[in-house]
Amino acid sequence: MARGKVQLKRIENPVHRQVTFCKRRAGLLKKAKELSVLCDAEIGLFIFSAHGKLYELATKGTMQGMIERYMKFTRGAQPEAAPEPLPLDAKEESNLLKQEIQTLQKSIRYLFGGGNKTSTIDELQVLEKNLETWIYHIRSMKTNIMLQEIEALKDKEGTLKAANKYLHDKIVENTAVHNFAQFATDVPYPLIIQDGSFQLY
Amino acid sequence: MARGKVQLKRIENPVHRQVTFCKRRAGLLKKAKELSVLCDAEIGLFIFSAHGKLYELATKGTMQGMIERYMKFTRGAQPEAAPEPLPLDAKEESNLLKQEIQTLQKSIRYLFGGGNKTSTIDELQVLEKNLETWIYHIRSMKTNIMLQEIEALKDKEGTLKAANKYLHDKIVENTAVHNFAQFATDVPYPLIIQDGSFQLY
DNA sequence: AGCTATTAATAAGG
DNA sequence: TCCTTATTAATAGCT
Repeated sequence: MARGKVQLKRIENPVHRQVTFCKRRAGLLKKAKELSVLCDAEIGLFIFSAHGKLYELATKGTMQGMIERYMKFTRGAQPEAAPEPLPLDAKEESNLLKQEIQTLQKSIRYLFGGGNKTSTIDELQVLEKNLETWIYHIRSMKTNIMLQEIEALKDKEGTLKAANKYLHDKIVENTAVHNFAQFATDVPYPLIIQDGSFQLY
Repeated sequence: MARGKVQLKRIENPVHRQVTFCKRRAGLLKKAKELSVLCDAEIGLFIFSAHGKLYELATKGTMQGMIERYMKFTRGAQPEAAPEPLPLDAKEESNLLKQEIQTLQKSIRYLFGGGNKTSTIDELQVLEKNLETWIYHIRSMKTNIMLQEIEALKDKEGTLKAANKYLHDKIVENTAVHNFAQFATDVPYPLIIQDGSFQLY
């Protein structure tokens, strides 16, 4: 908007970019305030500069409060069609966790809203118990996944062992013909893998 | 910016206000996008209209993600000189928990939305760690509250002991005069409470 | 929702 | 970073 049109792409000159950032940031914040006042809207705006500095504006209360309102709003309207790809086990667990989260949020909201000392301690007791339940679920989920991976690895191991045996036999066979016994027996690592078991912890 | 200057105050005419809201909202979102592109900034912007409708823009990832970044940032720079006894402590803890819940929800959303086995196990690891952190917070919160209650009870104990001693003396005094020694000595419970100490666990 | 006359924002330069 | 100025961009008031 002045002395030359501007392209809608990143300004490469760092000085130029910084100057423009200052100016436009001020402009944006001003516009946001104006919109809020003129039209009776509530606006939350935060800007992270390329170097990580934060600039913010909340036209009503604190940014915290505005974010809470935003969260509440978006939380209310989340039907979300569930995609199938995930194994059912994990999906089931996820649903359980979602449900538990709702419980936690409810508790938190209660805590936040107030409540006397007695009920606060009760709430904490419930929270603690719920968290322990979640950890239990997560751990069993983790264990299941690990067990599955172990099974898969064992399968792989079997396949590799068979392949190795085949290769080994092949070498012995060739050795018999070409007299290269040294090659097959002097390698420092056994070509046939010994049976082993996985230890989880 | 056109056919007449505008006053920086709420537009009273509802139609006019609504039209201006539409126009300026579009302008603000455009400006935000431009700033983000031109100057390599990351912007989160949400607008609640007077009637509660939400308009938003996140120039990188989701608004959820941007809010999390904002939270992390503001969490880092919070000196907060308020060692108030209970209310603030609980509030602070609640905020922390809320934040953590957002992290959890994000993880859950991820889990729910899909992801291969490997990243799922990583997510679970993070969840487990977070849950343990929460339990830690909750336990320390609980302990603090219990300690406070114990202090309060000890105070109360002192007061009661003093009162009891006063009453006991009074009775002994009356007994000397009216010869009611039996009344004062035959009650099955000691009127003067012995010193005791509270054991937490 | 379009159309302009105007005002506001701002790019370039000091 | 702040000022000035030439230009462009946004938009108020209408239709």
